[in-house]
Amino acid sequence: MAYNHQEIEKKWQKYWQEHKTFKAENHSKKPKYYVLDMFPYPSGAGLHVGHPLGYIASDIYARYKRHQGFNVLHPMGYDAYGLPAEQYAIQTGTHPEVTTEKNIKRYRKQLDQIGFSFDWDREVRTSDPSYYKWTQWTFIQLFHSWYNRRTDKAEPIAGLVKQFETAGNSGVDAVCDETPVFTADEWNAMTENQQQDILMHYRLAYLSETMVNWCPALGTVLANDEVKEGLSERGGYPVERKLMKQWSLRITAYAQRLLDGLNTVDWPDSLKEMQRNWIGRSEGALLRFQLASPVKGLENYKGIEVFTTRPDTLFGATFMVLAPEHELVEKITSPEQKEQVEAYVQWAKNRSERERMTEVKKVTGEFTGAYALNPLNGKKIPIWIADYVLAGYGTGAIMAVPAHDSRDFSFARHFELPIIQVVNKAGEEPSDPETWDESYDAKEGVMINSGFLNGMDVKKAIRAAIDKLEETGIGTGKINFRLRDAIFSRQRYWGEPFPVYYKNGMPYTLPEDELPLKLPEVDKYLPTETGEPPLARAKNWKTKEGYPLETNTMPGFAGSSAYYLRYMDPHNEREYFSKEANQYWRNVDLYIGGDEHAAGHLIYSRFWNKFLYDLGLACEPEPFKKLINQGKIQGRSSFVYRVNMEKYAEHLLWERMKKMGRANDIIRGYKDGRRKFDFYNAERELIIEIKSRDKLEKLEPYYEAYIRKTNRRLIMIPIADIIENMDVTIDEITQALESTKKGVIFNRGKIRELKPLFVSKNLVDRNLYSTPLHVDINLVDNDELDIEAFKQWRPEFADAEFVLEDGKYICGYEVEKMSKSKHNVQNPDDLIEKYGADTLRLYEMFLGPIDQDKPWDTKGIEGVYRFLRKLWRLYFDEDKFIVNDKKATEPEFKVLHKTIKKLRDDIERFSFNTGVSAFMICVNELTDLKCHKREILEPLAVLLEPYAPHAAEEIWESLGHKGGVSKVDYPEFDEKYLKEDTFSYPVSFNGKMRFKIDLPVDMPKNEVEKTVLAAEEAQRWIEGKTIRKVIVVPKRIVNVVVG
RNA sequence: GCCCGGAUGGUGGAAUUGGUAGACACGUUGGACUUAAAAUCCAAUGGCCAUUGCGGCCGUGUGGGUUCAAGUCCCACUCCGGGUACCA
Repeated sequence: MAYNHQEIEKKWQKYWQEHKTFKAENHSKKPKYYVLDMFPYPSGAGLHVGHPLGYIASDIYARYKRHQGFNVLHPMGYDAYGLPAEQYAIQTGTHPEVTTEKNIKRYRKQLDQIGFSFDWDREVRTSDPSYYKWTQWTFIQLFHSWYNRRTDKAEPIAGLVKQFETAGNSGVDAVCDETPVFTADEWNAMTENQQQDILMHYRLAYLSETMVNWCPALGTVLANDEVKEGLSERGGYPVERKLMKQWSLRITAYAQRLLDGLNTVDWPDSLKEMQRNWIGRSEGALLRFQLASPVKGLENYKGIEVFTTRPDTLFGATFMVLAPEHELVEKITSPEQKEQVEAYVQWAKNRSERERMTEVKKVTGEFTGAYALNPLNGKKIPIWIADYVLAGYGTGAIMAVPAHDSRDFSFARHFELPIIQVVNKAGEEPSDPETWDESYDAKEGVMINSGFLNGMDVKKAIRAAIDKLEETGIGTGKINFRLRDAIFSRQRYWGEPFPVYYKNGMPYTLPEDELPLKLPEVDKYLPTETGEPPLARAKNWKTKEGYPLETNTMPGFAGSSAYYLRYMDPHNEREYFSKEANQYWRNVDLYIGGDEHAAGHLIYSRFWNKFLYDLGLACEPEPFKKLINQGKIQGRSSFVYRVNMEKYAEHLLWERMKKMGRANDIIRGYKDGRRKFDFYNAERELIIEIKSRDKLEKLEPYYEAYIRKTNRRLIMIPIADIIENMDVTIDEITQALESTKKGVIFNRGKIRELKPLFVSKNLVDRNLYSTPLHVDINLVDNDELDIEAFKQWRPEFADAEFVLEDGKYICGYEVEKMSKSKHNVQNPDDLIEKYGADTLRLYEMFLGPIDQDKPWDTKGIEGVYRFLRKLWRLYFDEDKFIVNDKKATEPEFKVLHKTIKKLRDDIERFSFNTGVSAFMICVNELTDLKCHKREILEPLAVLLEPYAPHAAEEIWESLGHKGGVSKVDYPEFDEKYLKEDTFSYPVSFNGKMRFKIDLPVDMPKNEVEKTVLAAEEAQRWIEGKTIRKVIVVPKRIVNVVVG
């Protein structure tokens, strides 16, 4: 029986589906294990070989865990909302749901073909109303919650209202927007709208006027993580800052817990580091600078608030800088400076984010004419505005310490502001900052010029400065975060509608029993004429009572933030998920996905989970215990080299002339003023010009004129003549050189049209006259081009010609991103048909470590396919099953148990590539031993199942078992089969391995030393030298030091 | 600029705790089988030198160091990839 992968794989995929083999039970005495993949956005292009890489790894692990007796939850679903389907809807009018459904079908088919052990009964789709009901539900909970700093968790807003009613807000310590203090009486006297307005400052989901990333091309706002280098992540369109009323989530309330939680999870360090940077915690002080002279309208102003991480350098603060958007700018600007300041503010406002980013080095700013007082020494310092100070970070104002901050330094230099050194590098003399090339930013040194701080080191001085600030009431110690609240509105159609309506302009949430609020039909997927989001087009988009519903929709991360929880209990209609299900499954044990989600999905879902944790719904504070980033599979592009005919003709002619020995009297690339000619012979004053015939005919009159003027001679040669009739051309040129005929020589011979010409990669000087062109990788095998297929690929290449090397056309290659336009996309369907899913699974794992990026190269897949067939031949010959019940020998047991140990260790450390190698070694060795024994081959089938489940099932059935192999116990490793009596010691001299010697494993060190030194092979290394030292590491190595 | 990761044959990679560098594959070359092809099998395959045999020297991005012993540890640097970008 030959290995027929197509038949086998179909058979077992059907079996698994019919028997619901991989269904996970919510009630089980077995321990649980939750293996999750980041669910995909089903794009129209379908899967390419890069997508399943992580799925295969997680599937192997899930299957392995089942063999270990775990109840494994391994679900799959779809992140179904997304821009591509909506952009397609805008272009074609097709409802995004239709497109999405179609794409999901395709994905499902492709996924099924690979033989994943997903429990498809638990599939979720973010765009399914029964799913997004709970996304909306969570939003309602966020809306009705606030963050209590005292208890350090989210609490119901109703409790807050009660406090306001009885005691006002002075005793409340919340993460909230700036809110004036009010008493209970004042609260109770407020109108409902006023109260709602106040509450909005506290809600975890809140509506506010904020600076947002507005992307005009997409017609929507974007969250910070959706903007990369000033462009939208999807599509790469420009993004600008804009003040808009938007929903936000108060994720900043969780900043510290998000940071702390990172220490409790087993994630790649780089990913944790990325999140730490994104959260951006900095410790410092918040302090106030008083204005030097009173300003009208600011009589009660408490002073300009500033955040600094270096309160120790306060004595070195020689000026202040406000962000152009700072509210104070308008008020403090002196009449003399008004014009310049207003102009600067206007200029800064109109600058795009991108301009701002690319012009980082440019120093700009303007003096306001106002002064502040240094709170420690009372010195008067000028207040400037500049856009290097960001309105969105800290307080939007800084104290500038030019001596110790590089940005302040360059600003001070540019505007000639004073620089005072206050930190001195230990062991160095203080120097005049005027002589400095750069600031001294280091966080170490001794304080100078700093009053009471003098002599302290930086660390101590920071503490002392904060203490002083707190003592005098000037400021307080403060921790600041870079993390911003997440903007949660999108002006798009294809997303979850907000369960929100407006009464008197104030937002209220729908009652929970009216969920889900379904996405309405619209006539077009575009904004309205007045610029409102697409949902404003929906008819009757209002509540039963007639209140208008919110027209924004939620962003992509809304639906993906807690899908792992819904998988635990996906069909629950009464609640998000049952307490029992959550108590059992708890959180994800292994999560596999790409690291592009570091600052987006993986932060949002941690936040979302923590909120549900505060609510008492989720029982674990972190959603993903262990996380692995699978590397990207890059494309391997193939290139053909298309000849540039003119360059090629020049090249050919020149080569020929060199051969004829004319390289000395003919100049190539001759220049006469601004004119350029291909070749020139000075002695005979002959110019040689090569061009296409068309061009030559057009240029003829100009050349005539030029020749007449300069009294030179010129021969014009059509490209085709050179390429197709070199000898004749050479004769012509020779004649022309010898003759004295004046004027232009142009022989209008019979000329064929030139066909596209391609040169093979390794031909000499190829790069001088050809340009690389991406060619479809399916037309290339082992870098050799299938010329006939290539001719049919594109009509314009139908009669192309080729310059070969060794009778072949060899293509070049390069590793780059897999994309349609580069013709390097490898789709798994073709490979599965040819080699089977088991081969694909093995090969993807065999490529290299799971977490590394690696190029896709189909070449190696043959080797893995060969391995599977070789394995098959241990069980079957041409026509029958050949496994026998003979007793296995010791060497056979040794092979098996070595493999069990290796595979188990490799799988535990997620080293799947070496696992595949272990199988190959095992099969090679068993083949050499001609082993067809059940005692060996039965356990081997179980070992194989996680990697190549179809083949394993078929083998298992042939071995006479019923009911499938997927839950059979993993083979036990037994040390006794690996015991060796002797060890083959590598013996090195001065660290270089010279020979090996077999010695008993239990031989004592001194015996080993004696035996080795006495060995025959040792003599030539010892001879004439002194033995200085002998190192014996039992069962490892012997090293003899001679000299 | 700052932070993180990486660099090993022609290619993908292995070497898990400092202990035989190049496992396992691909590719290449030669051979067997075959009318032929496919499939399969065998042999060689880091570089250089010597090949009559033994063999020898060099070699994990570069330069230095620690050690009996370094791909692995330390210092300095080069190049490549990713993140971030005036975050006070």
